[in-house]
This record gives sequence, C-alpha cells and structure tokens, in this order.
Amino acid sequence: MTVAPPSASPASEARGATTIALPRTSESPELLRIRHSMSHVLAMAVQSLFPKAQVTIGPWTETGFYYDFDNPDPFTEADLKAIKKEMGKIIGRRLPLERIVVSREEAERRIRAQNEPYKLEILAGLVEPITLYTLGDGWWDLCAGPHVGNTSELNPKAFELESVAGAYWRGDETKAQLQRIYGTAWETPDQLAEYKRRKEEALRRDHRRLGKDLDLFSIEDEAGAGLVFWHPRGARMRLLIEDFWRQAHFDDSYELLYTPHVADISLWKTSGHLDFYSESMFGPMQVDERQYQLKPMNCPFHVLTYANTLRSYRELPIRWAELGTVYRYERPGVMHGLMRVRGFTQDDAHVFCLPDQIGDEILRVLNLTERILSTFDFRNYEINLSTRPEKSIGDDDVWDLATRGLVEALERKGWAYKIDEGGGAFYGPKIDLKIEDAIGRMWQCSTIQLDFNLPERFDLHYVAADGSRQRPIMIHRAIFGSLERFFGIMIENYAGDFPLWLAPEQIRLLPVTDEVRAYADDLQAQLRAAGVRATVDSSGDRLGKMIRQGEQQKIPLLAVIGAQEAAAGSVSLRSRRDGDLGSLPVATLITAACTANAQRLATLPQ
RNA sequence: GCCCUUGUAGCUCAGUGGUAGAGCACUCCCUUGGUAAGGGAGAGGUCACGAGUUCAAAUCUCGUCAAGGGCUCCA
Repeated sequence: MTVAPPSASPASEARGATTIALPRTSESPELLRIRHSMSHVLAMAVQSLFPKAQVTIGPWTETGFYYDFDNPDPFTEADLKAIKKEMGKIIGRRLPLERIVVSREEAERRIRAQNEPYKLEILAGLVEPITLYTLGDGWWDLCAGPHVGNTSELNPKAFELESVAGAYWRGDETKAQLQRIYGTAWETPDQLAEYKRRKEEALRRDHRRLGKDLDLFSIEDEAGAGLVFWHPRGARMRLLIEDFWRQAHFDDSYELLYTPHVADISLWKTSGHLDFYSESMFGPMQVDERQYQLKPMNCPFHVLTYANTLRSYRELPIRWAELGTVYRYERPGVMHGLMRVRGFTQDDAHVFCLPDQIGDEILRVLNLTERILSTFDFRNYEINLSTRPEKSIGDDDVWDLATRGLVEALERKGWAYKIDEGGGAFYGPKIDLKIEDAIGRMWQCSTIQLDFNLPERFDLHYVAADGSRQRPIMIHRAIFGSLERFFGIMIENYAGDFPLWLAPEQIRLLPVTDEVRAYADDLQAQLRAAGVRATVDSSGDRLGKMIRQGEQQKIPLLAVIGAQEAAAGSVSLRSRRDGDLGSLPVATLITAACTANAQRLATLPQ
C-alpha cells in the first residue's frame, strides 16, 4: 500500500529511473509460461550432459526459475556454461512442448521405465488429472503447466543461469541434499539486461560492501560470528539514530529503561522461552550457586520492573521503551552481515494497558512508527494483521477485543492491510509492517504484538477502580526491530549516500595550500562548536585528489578553501546532492548546517 | 546444521610443488597545487588456523574456523 507519495530518494533520483518494466512472474502469464518451459529445457539439457542426473522439481520463481537435480557429482560454474550452451541448442531446435493427460498407471509405467524415483514420489502426491509435458520426442516431465507451445517462443538471448546451490528434497533437512540450478529468463534481451543492471545495483548497495568501504562497522573473526563492531563512523550514525529515537519516545510519553544483559535463568523458565526457544539461546552460565542466562529478549525485565510495585489502574497505560541488546544463538551458516547476527539491539517497548485502551494505544504506536520510519525516508508500507491461531491461549472475548482493537487502530490510521488468518502468536494477535526501500525491496522491521501470556505467567496485576486486582494487557512493539538490521537496510536504501543530518562526516574542508591550513583548522573548530561534524583534509594532496577522495567516501559537503576564501571569510562549497553551491560566507554555512541538523534535512536548506 | 565456493599486505586481487607479487591506502621526500587520481622512494605478509604428504607446500590431502551463494531455521 502507499501511505504517502514515494519519497524522492536522492540516490535513486540521481541514477535516473528506467523505463523497462520487469514484471514478476505472478503478474505475467507470458513470463510464467516462459520460465516454466525454461526449467524443462534446463532439465533436459542437464540430463543430456549428465545422464546420471535425476530430475525432481523445477518451478518458476518471481524472477526466474530453478530446477533441483540429484546428481552424483555437484555442478560447478564451468558446468553451468556447458549447460547454458546445451539449452541454447535445445531452444534452437524449435522443439514443441505438448501437454498429455495420462492415467496414474500410465504415468507410473513411464516413470519406472526411466528410473526416476523422485518423480514417483511426486506422482504419489498428485490428484487427477495427471498431466505431463513432452519436450521434443524423447524428454518429458510431470507438470501441470502452462508452457509455451514451442521452444522457438523462448529467446535464447534472454536467459541466464545464475548459480548452483544445495537444496533439500522437499525442503526437508533430513532428506537428500540436491543440486539446485537457478536461472532467470525474460521475453527480451533488453529485459534481461535491465534485470542484470538491477542486480548490480543491489550489489552496489550491499551494506557489507558499503560498511567496509565507508568504515562503518565490521565483524571480527577473533571475536566470533554475528557480533558487530561499530566503528566511529557507524557509531556516530547509530548515536544520531538513537538520539532521534529517544526524543521521539519522550515526545510520545514513553519512559526509558535500562535492564541487565544477563539474569537468572528462572526468568526464562517463567516466561516460557526456555521451553520453546532454548536452542536459539546462548547456553546458560553457572555463577555461584545460580544459573545465569544471556538475555534473548527484554520482556521479562520490563515485566519485573512493572511487578516491582503495586500498580493502580490510574497509572495505565504505562509505556516503557529500551534499546536492549539481546543475544540469540543462530546456527552457523545463517549469519548475514548486519541482517542476521547473534547480538543485536532491539528498540523494544512494552505498553501495559487496560483492555479498553488497546485501540488507542495501537493507534499511538502506528503514529510513532510512521514518524520514525518516515524520518529515514521509508514511506511505503505493507501491513499484515495476524489473527488467532488454532493453538493459542486466552479467552475468546479477550482475543476478539484485542483483534478488534488492532483493526480499529488500522482503520482510524487509514492504513490498508492484509489479514493473515490464524497467523498470530499463540499468546496474541499482531500487526507486522514491511517497509519498501529505494529499489523496491520489502523489509519487515516493525512488529506490534498483543500478549495475554506474559502477564499471566508473571502474575501481573493492577488495582481496578472497584479495588479488585486485574490482569493488564501487554503490548510488545519494536519499530526498527533490530538496530543493526535497520542500519543495514538504511545503508542499502541510501546506497551509502546518507542525508546530511545523518552523515557521520558532514563537511570536509579542503585546504588548497598549506598556507590556509590555519584558516581551515579555525573553521573546523567553529563548525564543531556549532555541532556540525566537520573535518580538515590533512593529506597535503592536490585539490583534485582531495575532491576525488571526498566523493568516493560520499561526504555530503566538500568545502574548498584557498587564499580567496581565507581572505573573504568564506568557503567554496560543493554538495554531493546539489552540485556546486559556489562561494558562501562562513556564518551562512554554519547557520544552514545547524538548520539541517535541527530539522533532519537531507541537504543544506535553500 | 546441510550442499557448493572462497580465505595471499589495511583494501581489491594475481600467483598451481622450488627466493612472496601488483594497484590503491600508509610513511618520507620533491611538488604549493583551485573542483574526481602530480612525481619519486620506503615500509608492510606465520599466504585463515592445525595436522599430514614431500628433499621442498601459499600451491597437494585431511581437519578446524570464518566468509559468500543457497537450503533449513528465525520468539
């Protein structure tokens, strides 16, 4: 859904939008046929080059297709080349694809004749009518279709084999490991070229690449996988993000908490996490006579803080937030840059409220979510509302009230949403929100979950107006989700070209000669005193070199300082986003930069 | 955890059994230069780690760790 007009992201704007549309497979019946057929061509090519390869499944994906094979030897990159060549030949033979309806017995007879055990297993799961598609005279595959009528409808210059990967038969890790070949296919070579261009664009934005190039963070072998080191530049950005986040929460009547990183393991027994998620937790440590646990979640701490004293209904809602660093054991092989790590900081908050406050509180969270995300230019959202699953706890009327509260809040907010029936957690319904980045990818960050479980387990209560003790409703919510992951998404969204307010180094002063170094140093001091992140290029390089370095490091503002500027008390300013801004008095620069910081602008005002 | 690929200087990478290489970055010298790379010299490596084969291993074999592409998983 579109909540507001898409932001004119400077990065994407600068690159220029393309006019070549790349429909997803599910949006294009033509591409669906092409990709379906292409996977058959792939399978036929593989079997002609590797007679021992057994076929399994070969579906389309949103951008292409893949096929899983059981082959004694794994395929290599070199094999892909040969396979692609063979596919080209098959396409060139203009082979017809024909749909044939067969009886189960006929299908079984044909499969046995070819000794394809996986096909037999697939057949067992099929319901009539059983169809297969032939490709040329000899080759066929069980398939529901649809396909192109003839390989002449496939453009041999519009497909590519992309990678080889392992995959489990039926996606089950206890079953055979197969070799999967991924490919992409389009109607025209232009589309293929555009697809490749977009892939390169995604690569150019890769936060791991940019994190290294811009010296933002690292992950150190000696320390362990999935543990993030924030370098000064990254840390500076994180502080700016956190400062904004904190202020936004105070503005919205939250209070902030700090809680420990480890605690007695009994907390996780009480919360139930140990039963369900112990294999995702770091192991416990023995300290004195007690077992301690590195925290995988913050909620029990906030719950204990709530329970620390007797609460009145008059105090509710209580809104507590914490940038809480948690540790979760991720299996080796699943870590991915900042996106999937073992130690990360949740922008966690818990709202303790009365049942009839749910609607207002959720709306409040939605507003805060929009405020925070839009500040980082994420303005397009996709929203999912997940309702009660089969296996769950809590009374029907509480679930109804809670679910109605979520719906009502979304409707008051005017946000369109999809319903994921039965997709909620066992302890309550939830709203998940995905954000769209500058190149159209969706990322799930924010989540708002109602919880009837923890208040029960920790026996939370408040004193109601009639003096009775009642159970509060608990709302968990995170807006960034994980600060590390959000940072990664943000890096990719901006492609490292951060808005001025967020850039770790906002302005670099480039002295043309040594004679103006003193002026540059003084200017740097003035800027820093005003809260502007300024540095002086002390390399002694020639101007052209300093500008090249500054541009490569994506510094938003470069100020050339020579004899003229020193004499006039000015700078010659060059903006990464707006180009040459000409000569500017120092006072004007400082005022403009301060305004940009205060208003969180992407570039200098006016 | 599973399959495949990879690991050489701070970075990007070359080097296929016989003395460890390049570009950029870094240090020094010359150059005082006005909007995307001025010139020269120098320093820098336990070739991820451990074991093995060999007269000899960055190179071959095995193991460990980590990274990358996937699979599985993700409160």
